[in-house]
Amino acid sequence: MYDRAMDTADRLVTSTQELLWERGYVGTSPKAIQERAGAGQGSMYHHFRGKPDLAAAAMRRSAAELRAQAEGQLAGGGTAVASVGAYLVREREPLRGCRVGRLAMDPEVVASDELRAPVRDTFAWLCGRLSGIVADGVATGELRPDLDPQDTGAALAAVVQGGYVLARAAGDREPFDRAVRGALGLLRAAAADPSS
Amino acid sequence: MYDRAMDTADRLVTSTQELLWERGYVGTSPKAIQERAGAGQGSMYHHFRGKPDLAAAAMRRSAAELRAQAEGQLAGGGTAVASVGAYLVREREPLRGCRVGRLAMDPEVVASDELRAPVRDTFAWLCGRLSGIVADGVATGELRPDLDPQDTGAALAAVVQGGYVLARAAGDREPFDRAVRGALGLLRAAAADPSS
DNA sequence: GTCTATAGGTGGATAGAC
DNA sequence: GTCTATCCACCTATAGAC
Repeated sequence: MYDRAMDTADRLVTSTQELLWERGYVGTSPKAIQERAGAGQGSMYHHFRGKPDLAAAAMRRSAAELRAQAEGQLAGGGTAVASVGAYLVREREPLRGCRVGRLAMDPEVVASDELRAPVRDTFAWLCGRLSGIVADGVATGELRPDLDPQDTGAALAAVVQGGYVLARAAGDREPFDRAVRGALGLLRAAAADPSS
Repeated sequence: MYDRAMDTADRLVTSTQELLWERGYVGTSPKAIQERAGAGQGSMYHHFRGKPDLAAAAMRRSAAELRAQAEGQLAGGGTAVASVGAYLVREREPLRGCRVGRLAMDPEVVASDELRAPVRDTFAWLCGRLSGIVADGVATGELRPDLDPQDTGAALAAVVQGGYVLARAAGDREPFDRAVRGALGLLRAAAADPSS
C-alpha cells in the first residue's frame, strides 16, 4: 500500500502501472488495484470510469516515462554506434519484461484503439529515433551506405523486446545480455571501417 | 467446434493451443476451451487434471510443432546468411504473435516450472541452432571472425520475437518485416567479404 | 466417457448512505 | 470523496448420475 500523502487518483494509477507490468491487462483486476493502492471501490469508480479508463491513464504514464528514459540514453551525442550502444546496454531488469511492450501481447489491449495507442506511439517513436541515428551514421560515413536506416532501426528496437522474451523464457537474464551484445556486435561490423 | 471424428482429448488440446496463442494462459478459461472443443466439463476433467495440466500438454505440442517448422527452415544447407535468411523471412502472421514466445510474458507460466519448461526449451534450442549456424559461418570464413556466435544467435532469435511486439503494437505487419530485413542486412554487413 | 448439478470465489460495476 | 451493500456473470473445480 502506498503513502497516504500521495493523491488517491495518483496511487491508483501507480498501482495500475505496476500490475499491468507484472500481470498484463487481462491478468489485472480492479480489486487487486484497489488493494495495492489502499483505496476502496468507491474511490476508484469516483476517479475513473472503470478498468479500461484507469488502465489507459496508467499506460499513458508508463509510455511517457519509458520515452523520457530512452531519450536520455539516446541523446548522449557521439557516434551512432555509441548512441545505440548506450541505449542497448543501459541498466535493465530483463526478467520483469518491458512495461510497455508486454501489453502488445494482450488481446484486449490490441483490440482497443484507446488502449493500444500509447503502445503504438511508443514504438513508432522509438523506431523513428533509432532509424534517425542510423541514418546519421550512414550520412557521416560511420556506417556502410547500403544499410537501410528504417529496417536497421526496427531490428534494434526488436532485439530489446525479443531479449525480454528470451530472458523470461530462460528464467535468467543471460539471453537478454547476449542478444543486446550480439546486436551491437553486428552494428559494429556494419561500420564502414570495422576497425573503429 | 472441431470435427467429432477427432479424439476428444485431442480436440481439447488443439483448442487450448489456439486459445493460448490468442489470449495467453491467464486469459484462457476452461469454459472457453470446452466450448471450442465441443466437449463438456466432465470430458475435460476426465482427460486432464485441470487447466494447468491441459495447458502443459498444449504447450508441449505447440513447442514441438514450432521446432519442427523452424528446423525445416534452418536445415536448408547453403551459407550461414542463406540459412538464417530462410528462417527470418519465412512466411509468418506477425499480428498473431509467436504461439510459444507470447507465453513467456504470462505471469503464471513463468511462475510454474512445468508450464515454463516447453518455452524455455524451445528458445534454448533455437538460440543454440542459430549460434551453431553463425559459428559455422565464422569457421568457413563467410562471416567476420570477431563475431561472437552465441551473442549473434541470441540477437537473431530476439529480432523475430521483438518483431512480433512491434507489429502488434502498430496493428500492422510492416515493422516485423522491417526488423527481419534489418537483421539480415546487418548479418550481410558482417560477412567477411560484404560484397557477397 | 460424458452429462448435469452444485459450489465458493472472483470480475467488473452500480447504488446509495455518509 | 469514500464507504458498504448488492448484483450477475464467470472461473475453476468436484460430485455423482447415466
